[in-house]
Amino acid sequence: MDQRSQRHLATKDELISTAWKLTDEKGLTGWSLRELAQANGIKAPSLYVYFPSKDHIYDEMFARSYEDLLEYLKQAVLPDSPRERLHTFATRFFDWAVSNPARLQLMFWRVVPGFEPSESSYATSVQTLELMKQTFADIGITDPGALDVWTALTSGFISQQVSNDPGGDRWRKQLDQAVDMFADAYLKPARA
Amino acid sequence: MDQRSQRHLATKDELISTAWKLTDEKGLTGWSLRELAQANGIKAPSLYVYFPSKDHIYDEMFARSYEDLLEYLKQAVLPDSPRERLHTFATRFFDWAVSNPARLQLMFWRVVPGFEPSESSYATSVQTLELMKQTFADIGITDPGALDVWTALTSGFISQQVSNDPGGDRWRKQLDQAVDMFADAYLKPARA
DNA sequence: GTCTATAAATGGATAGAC
DNA sequence: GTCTATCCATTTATAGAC
Repeated sequence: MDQRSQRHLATKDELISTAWKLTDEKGLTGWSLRELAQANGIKAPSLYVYFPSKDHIYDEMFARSYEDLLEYLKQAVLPDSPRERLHTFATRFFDWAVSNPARLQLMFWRVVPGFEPSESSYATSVQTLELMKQTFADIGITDPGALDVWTALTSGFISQQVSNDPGGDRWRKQLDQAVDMFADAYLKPARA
Repeated sequence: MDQRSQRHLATKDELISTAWKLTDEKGLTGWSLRELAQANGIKAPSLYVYFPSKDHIYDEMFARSYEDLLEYLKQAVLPDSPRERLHTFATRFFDWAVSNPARLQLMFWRVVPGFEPSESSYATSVQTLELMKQTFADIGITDPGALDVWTALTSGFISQQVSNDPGGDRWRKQLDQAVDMFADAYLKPARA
């Protein structure tokens, strides 16, 4: 890759990073292209060198979020015990998620009017769910219902934490106990 | 109350009702005052006879949502058995919530940029949580942590249902089992 | 209470010079 | 790649006639 392309991608990265900063401060739909440009020291029309529309910026944020999560989950060192694996998995997902609440709105809710992820971005999101499924299969949980209970439980904890105790640990403190509750109910063979 | 005031309130009701219809179709921030007015056969400026600003419309929607939930929960016929009470409470909340997904965004998430509920609206929301607390105290659950796990669990089920299987029953089907899981863990004295 | 007209601001996006 | 200038649509909200 030549220098020009590299600089181009670097600027793109900076723009996305700035977009996240603005999103943190003012919400996912609370910033304009003018603001995004200004925060990067350029003017709004210059953005169109990097993104063909605002929705394409959202799409890039969407795709990178799932890539980031996928990478983060893959890096987890999973213990041997199924129960401990659940704890590790839950904690890791929780910590990652609450570190950027607006990201959740983009990834899991339909909060931006009119925005639909592109096909390739959607594929990335599916890949992440596949990893979760596999992780569960590895510890003997293949019932799809159990997986649904798991996603509801973990995402519920996350959304309660970010919306009712932002920056705190009120739900974080209950997480281990909740994971044990789940393990007791769905990890039938292996009671500690 | 004279006829004029009655008509005034009736129109207000219609406007709020239309606002919910538009919200269902286009999202909480996806409609404009022009559209709201047009859908009611009037012009945008006439709205200001009923609401001093758009945020006041959101505030009214917010307050009425909590009033509605409070009323709905109060009407529940609660069985004697603590475990059955949990089932009733969860099911009722779930069914109420999924019937209007956007309402959840307004009530439980901070999705509308700049909108903050007024003091009186906020008070209504607190009242609802108090009822929940009391309901739990009645069946012997006074540990605040247990209540937090409960809200995370139920709200998690709801948000998964509306965002990943809208109109379906994928999480609804798992709800009873999840409530039993919770009961097993937190209703210690009363095992069925 | 409802309207027309319009203010005042902001939005995303484009044209074309440099 | 970045700019100025601008388009064009849209927004919330107000003024003032009826």
